[in-house]
Amino acid sequence: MPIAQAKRKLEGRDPAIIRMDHEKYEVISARIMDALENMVDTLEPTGIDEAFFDLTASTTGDYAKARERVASIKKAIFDDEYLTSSVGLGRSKAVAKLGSDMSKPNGLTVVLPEETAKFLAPIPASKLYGVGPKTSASLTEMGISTVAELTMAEPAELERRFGRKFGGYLLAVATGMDDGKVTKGLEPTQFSRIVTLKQDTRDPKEILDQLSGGIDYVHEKLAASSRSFKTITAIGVLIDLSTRTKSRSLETPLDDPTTLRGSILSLFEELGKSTGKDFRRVGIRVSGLSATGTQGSLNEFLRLAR
DNA sequence: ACAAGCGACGC
DNA sequence: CCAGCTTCGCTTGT
Repeated sequence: MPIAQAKRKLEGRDPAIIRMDHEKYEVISARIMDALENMVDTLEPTGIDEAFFDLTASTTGDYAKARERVASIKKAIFDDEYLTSSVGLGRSKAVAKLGSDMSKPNGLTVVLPEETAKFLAPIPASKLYGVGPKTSASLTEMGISTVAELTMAEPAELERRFGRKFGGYLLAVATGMDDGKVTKGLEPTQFSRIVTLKQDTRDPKEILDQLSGGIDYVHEKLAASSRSFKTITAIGVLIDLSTRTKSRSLETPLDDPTTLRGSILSLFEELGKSTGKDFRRVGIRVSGLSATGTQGSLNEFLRLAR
């Protein structure tokens, strides 16, 4: 069972990533995302102007068909919104991503499955999806700079340095065998706002004052999406840019701004004490979001039931 | 299973 | 390029 499924994944999927060359304009982006949803099998937005999508089923894994489909998608976006897009088509998310990077602006790069190894070999490992500055530095220490070199690394050493999961991912992604599926986009799970203080401080009153607009913003986001939060977090960024947080979970989700202000004030009192240093930037985050409507009627029900 | 805290990555 | 925002994973503790 795992084998059959893995094989299907390995041979069958053509995720592609699309990137619009003109950013901004959330509204336009949302409109395009909506349109895209009807043109692909699965759409996974990964940012305001990017999304992975899968065409495996509707093209029966045929890359020629997939290329035509992508071309028509690019044309639709251009016709509707006068925006160009850059797309990579390949056998894994990471390959598709690299292809789209390479194709911009307004391009389409197709990496056939049998070309994958040759395509990946000379690329710097630092360009791989999921490999950032920290991982790059570690790889450099190991004498690894290209993807080809990464494929030849000792699996045991990768696992030792990066852990079983991420080490395994690195090896997989280097061979184009990363098998992360394209999944449907999810609802947001948190909202946050961070501001830079006029002067470094740990004084809760001063922080609340300067963060006030941020609290309003978060509350507006909650209201706009009819959501309540279960957890509220005070975020403090120190001068060295390290982050300290203090969070509190409620028994019942709330969305009321007064609670928000009161909680954030006491959280910053605690955070300032435990940290013992001034903050350069401060923020608020709400998470554990749930639909306010549903929760409200549940509360109503419980109240009436009594 | 959930809560809390931290860090890395990507956009 | 940076700042700000989001998501995810790891770790520890209950």
